[in-house]
Amino acid sequence: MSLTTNPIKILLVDDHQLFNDGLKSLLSTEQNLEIVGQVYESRNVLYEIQRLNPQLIFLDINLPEQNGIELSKIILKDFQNVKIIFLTMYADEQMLKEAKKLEVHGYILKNSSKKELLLGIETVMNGKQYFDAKIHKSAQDESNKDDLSKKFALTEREKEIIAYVKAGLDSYQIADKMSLSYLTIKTHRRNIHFKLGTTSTPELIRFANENSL
Amino acid sequence: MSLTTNPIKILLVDDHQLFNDGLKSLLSTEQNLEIVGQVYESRNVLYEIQRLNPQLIFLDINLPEQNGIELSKIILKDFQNVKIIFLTMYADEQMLKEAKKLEVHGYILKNSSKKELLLGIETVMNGKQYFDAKIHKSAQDESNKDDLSKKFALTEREKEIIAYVKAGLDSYQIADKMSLSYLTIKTHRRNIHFKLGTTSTPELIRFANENSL
DNA sequence: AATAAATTACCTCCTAAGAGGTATTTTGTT
DNA sequence: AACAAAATACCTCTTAGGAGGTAATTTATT
Repeated sequence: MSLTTNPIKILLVDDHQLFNDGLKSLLSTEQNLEIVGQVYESRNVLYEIQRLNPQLIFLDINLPEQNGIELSKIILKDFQNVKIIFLTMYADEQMLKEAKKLEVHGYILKNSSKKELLLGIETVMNGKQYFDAKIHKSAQDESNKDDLSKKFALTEREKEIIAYVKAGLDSYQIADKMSLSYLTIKTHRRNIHFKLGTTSTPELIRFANENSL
Repeated sequence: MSLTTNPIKILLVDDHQLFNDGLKSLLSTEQNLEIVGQVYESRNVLYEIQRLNPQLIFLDINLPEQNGIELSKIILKDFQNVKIIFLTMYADEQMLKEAKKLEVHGYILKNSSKKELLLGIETVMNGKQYFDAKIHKSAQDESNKDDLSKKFALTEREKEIIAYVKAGLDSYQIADKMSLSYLTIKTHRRNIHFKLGTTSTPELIRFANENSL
């Protein structure tokens, strides 16, 4: 059957040339796959999709300029018949959540085997979603992080605000960005301090950096 | 000549199986190289070196348990005839400095080409050190940082205070630590803001972090 | 010895942030 | 439908930080 069907046209997107080329080399022995192109810089992705018309894209998340998350939003919107599988080293919940929210077709970790990769391709090309089993495992590892998160029990909103605070914005600017009242931001900040046991913005920033919140 | 000499025996150490296998695949066409082994977990590295007796190790820095830096210390001590080339995504000065301090034989970025990799192998096997050209660029970025420091012309005292601010201390605490008047700290902070073009503590911290001040 | 640079220190004024309390609405879960 | 959790919003009060100006003392550097 695989002899009669056309090979699946795949585009590889990863800024690490050695990984990108190595992956191509690794997949080149597969008869039913064809690497139609390789992209090393995010700015070339959309153009190459249009030019090469791939059916499936392996997309790295951590790209220098425009990251994979941002890119996938555009691709999903503009090229609706193209499947996207994130191929990333990030095994953390945040990324996984993001990916699932985006309704991307797959999420595979770089510490996977070729076999798993092929399984992922097959699954996704059959119209299903594929999320790396190790991520579910690491979803348990997240219980570590969840321990932290649960301990401090930061809500989504609070995490968002912490990000803005780390970026150097004051409460007025944050309120503006989030289209909320300045007073609401103040309340959130107070709650954050309470949860984390911090008493000032510099302390909070330090804490957030040290615990990579 | 390469027909008469034995191929260089190489061990690949990287927890990302896809990268590791891809790299093997990529190098498998080279007649004068032989991938004698692949290690995915840092705890197996020393045993595999002993067992396989490689001449050259490609070592990832960012390994889960024991990282590449730690590992290389042991390897350099216990297997003095083995060459080590870091193969990493980190292009920052800190890592480079670390590597140079360790007197490791090479440092190549993952966003390199096969050609560069082969050049690195050749250079190192000829007894020289090889540091990725792209890192020298980032080494120039260091001079940017020096430029930055000069541009912003921060004095010793100012840098000290920035460190305390980053640590989350307020001006009173800093004054106490430095045995100075609170008012003096305020003056220094004002001067720092003036020099860096910042207007608030969070901004300052962000700036300092981004420019590793 | 003279000059520049760095460090120390104080004053006033204004505003953002922290501390404390309260309350409504929205969202999610059983 | 009922309840808990999260998000939104306001009030008052106090204090630390930022903006402006000024100046004495110490340390380099010529």
